[in-house]
Parts: sequence; C-alpha cells; structure tokens
Amino acid sequence: MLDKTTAIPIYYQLKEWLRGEIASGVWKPGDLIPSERELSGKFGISRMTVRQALNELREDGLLRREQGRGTYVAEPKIEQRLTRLTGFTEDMQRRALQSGARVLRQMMVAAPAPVAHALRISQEKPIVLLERLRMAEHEPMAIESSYLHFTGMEKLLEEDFEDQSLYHYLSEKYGIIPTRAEQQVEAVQCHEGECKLLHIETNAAVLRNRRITYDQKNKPFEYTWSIYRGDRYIFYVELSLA
Amino acid sequence: MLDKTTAIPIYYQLKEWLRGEIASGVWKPGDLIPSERELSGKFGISRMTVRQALNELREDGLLRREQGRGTYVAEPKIEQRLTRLTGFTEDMQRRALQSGARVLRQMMVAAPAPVAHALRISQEKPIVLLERLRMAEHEPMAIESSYLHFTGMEKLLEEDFEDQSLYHYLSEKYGIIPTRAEQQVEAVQCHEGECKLLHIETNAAVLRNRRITYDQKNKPFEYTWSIYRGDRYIFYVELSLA
DNA sequence: GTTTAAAAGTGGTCTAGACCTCTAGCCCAT
DNA sequence: ATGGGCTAGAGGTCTAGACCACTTTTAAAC
Repeated sequence: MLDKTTAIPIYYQLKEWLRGEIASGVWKPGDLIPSERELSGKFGISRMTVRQALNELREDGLLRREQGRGTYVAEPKIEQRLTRLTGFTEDMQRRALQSGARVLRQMMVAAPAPVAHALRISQEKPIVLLERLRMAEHEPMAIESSYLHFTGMEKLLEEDFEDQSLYHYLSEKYGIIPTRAEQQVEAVQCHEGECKLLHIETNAAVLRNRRITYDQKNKPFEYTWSIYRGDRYIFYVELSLA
Repeated sequence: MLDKTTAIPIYYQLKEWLRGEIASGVWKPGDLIPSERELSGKFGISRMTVRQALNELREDGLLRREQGRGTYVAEPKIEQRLTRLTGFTEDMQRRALQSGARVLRQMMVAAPAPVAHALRISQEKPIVLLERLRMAEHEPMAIESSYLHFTGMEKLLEEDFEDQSLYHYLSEKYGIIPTRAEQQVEAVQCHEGECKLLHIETNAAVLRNRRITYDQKNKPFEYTWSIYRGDRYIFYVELSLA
C-alpha cells in the first residue's frame, strides 16, 4: 500500500491511506484505530514515521489521541454551512454583475517555493501561470494570478480565458472539481502597477488573497494570488459554532 | 537554560526559551535564528527534539522555515481563523498572547438604521453600545464597536469588560450562545481617529468587518463593526463546495 | 468474590545516527 | 563578465532503538 521507492514521503502516503480508510467508512467516528506499533509493523516503517502521520491528522481534526488508551477517529466537526467555494465568474453572477477578463500572462513558469510546497511538487518544476485582470461590468475589479499543476496542464496555454470560467473549464475538460480551498485574506496598500491596472489611486487599500484549491481527491491543483479593489468588493463569510 | 531533571519536556522548555528570545526582541521579525544543528549542540539535545520545538512554534505562527535557507522569526501577523465563530479573546489564547481591552464607550444609544434592521428592532430604540480597543501584548490591534440587544441588556453597562470576554459573559450570565454569524470583510484606509488609537499611520490599510451574530434560537443579538490593523492581521477561511 | 499488585499495551518524549533536497557562496573555465 | 559545477550548510525524512506516563487487563492474594 505504501511505496518506498517514490519521492512521496512515507508519512504522507500513510496519511492519505488513513484518510481513505476514514473517508470510506472502514473506521467510523469514535472507533479505535490500530496502535502506532501495529501500523509500524504492518507497513514495515519506523514508529516515528507513523507518529508524524498520526499527529498531522490530529492537527487536521481527523483523529483524537489519548495517552494510555489509543488513537480514535474524531467526531466530524459540525462545521458545515461553510462559505461556498466559487471562482470569480460565479461570484460575480451571484452579485448580478457581468464578469469578464483580460489575460495578462498565460505561460509556463518555474514554480516559486511557496507554490511548489503548497502543491506538493518539487521546486522549479514548470507549471502553468494564468494571470488575468478580472472585470465586473467592464470595470476592473481584481487581478488574479493562478498557478496550476495537474497532468495535461499544458493545454491550458492554448485556451482562451478571456470569457471563460477557469473552474468550469477544469471540470468540463479534465474532471477536476474544485472541492475545497484554504484562503487567507489581508488588507494591504496596492503597488503602483497594480493600481494602474485596477484604475485606483496609488496606495489605495486592497484585499489581498491567497488561495490553495483542492480537487475531489483532496489533491491541491491551484495556488492563486489575487488583489481585489477595496472600494468595490466586500468579502462575505458565514461562521458557525464548531 | 534547560533543565533535564524536571518533568517538563525538553522540547517544551526550548519552545518557551525561544518564545522568550522573540518576545524580548533578541530576534526580530525576519531574523534568521540558529540552525537545528546549532541549537542541538548548544543545549546538548537531539536534533529531533529541536525540530519538535521549532515545528510547533511554526504551527503557532511564530516561526517560518525554509528548506535550504533556515528558520526565520515570522512577521507578527496574527491569523484569525474564520472557520469557527470565535471572539478576540479566544483567538489570542490560541497564539498564547496576552489579550486585553480598553473600553472606549459603554452606553445606551439609539439604534442606527442598519443596526435596527439587522437586529430586527424598530429604529431609534435604545440599545447597548460597547466600544473597545482590543490589545495583544499591550499593543493595540483592533477597534470593536458592538451593538447589543436582548432582554436584560441594561446590566451590561455595569460590567467591566476590560479583561472579560463578551461572548463568555453572555453565555455564562444570559445563556446566550453565539451560534452563527454573517460577516463581511473589506479593505479600507483608516481614518485619522482610528489610526491614532491603533498606533498606525494615517490612511494605512485596515480590515473593516461587519458582523451580525445569532444565538442558539437564531435570534440576532449583536451587530459589530470592527477595524483590524492590516499590518498585524490576516484572516483565514476555508471554502467548500456547497 | 473482592481487592490488590503486576503485566501488557497505549501514546509521549528522546537519542544518535543516516540520507535526502534545496540554497548560497565560492571558484574555475569559458 | 558569465555560466557551471562544487561544496558547505540549511531544513526534510527516516530509522531502530530507549525510557516514561498513563490506562487497561490479568493474575495473584486475600
């Protein structure tokens, strides 16, 4: 089940295997899973390696560990009702605004370190960069820089993304369904070049986002930086007691 | 500096020592701290033990690690997780920071129109306004203006909210459990008065939030405006396919 | 049977190595 | 000057042990 010859770390392979066992219902919430020493023996790997996998899954909220007792599958967080994952196009549709785009860059580039790390690929590996100026009602709204990595990504270079939703295209042509994303949002002053593109004053306040998007198999395929005009865009989020 | 005879784990002692060095300014944000092997030698402990301390501090947001380069003190940006409904106090505790508040206003006011609408009460009706300057490690972080409406709200005026969590108080004394919230986030330039209070430059970028909070019966009881320093805060949110 | 003590099993901490990838600086050949 | 390769040093992964704190089970003593 684990492949020691690949470049994928063993602890990561074990994490994915454990995730699968939980997701497929082999182990249900509250169940006791095999002990560190059992897993260590079963897969022929060191206990410390098993611990790294188990501890990271605990951080992710999938496991609960108790000294002397064992490791249990955690109760699922009642954290549903999360904010909906949408791309720019769908986001604008929900706001009843006409969306569009001007492609600024569409090329292969070497993956910058943080991107490579997030997408779990080796650094400097060539990936697709799609940079677009996003428009709402023909007025610039945001700058989106998406780094994409998946098999067949080269074909993205030949496609026209001025009028096309990236997420829609990915699900149609590649079966890649944006399923989950982790996003950071901060307020910064925009730089000169960005301001010009967005038609706002230099140093105006903008929302800067960083998003890592995962497909239906929980594989990260997109890393996106985006800059939204502070005077035109409000980010909406719904919170609930976990 | 580390005591191997006590029951306190070595990695934990090292964490506390590193926290101290950062807090006292020996190492400043962006500084390179000693390598794992240096720390391992300096304290006469194993490298794996050092790694446990460093990795946990990275999780806490105090360090940033780069393969091949080294370990750096992270920029003092506090990541506020919008994945669960939490208040300022709880967020600070997660990062082991001392939180506090200075009450700016604590009075009855006529409900402004948007507030009255959101809380589903008639306009101009008197409600409680609690305005606080929120502090982390004695440094101003945010301005929070909460409009509160529920039966018995008048007693809030007699309470001391300099050291007390509002959400905690509401659930303890009134059985009002913040269960759900709708929040809007935008980037704006701060106004003069706000900048002074927050100790930042005029027109600096800040995160402005509007939050409507509902209790366990889905009754809106709080409408909050808040301004978070853009240089010290970043919001984290998880998105998922409905 | 009940109580108590030992044993077995769990996760938590720790060691002293090993090899890997990646970065940066240095030096040499072009 | 510029590019390329080497190398030292950084963090990342992994091993095969060890002992500890704690819980559960078992077995012995009453």
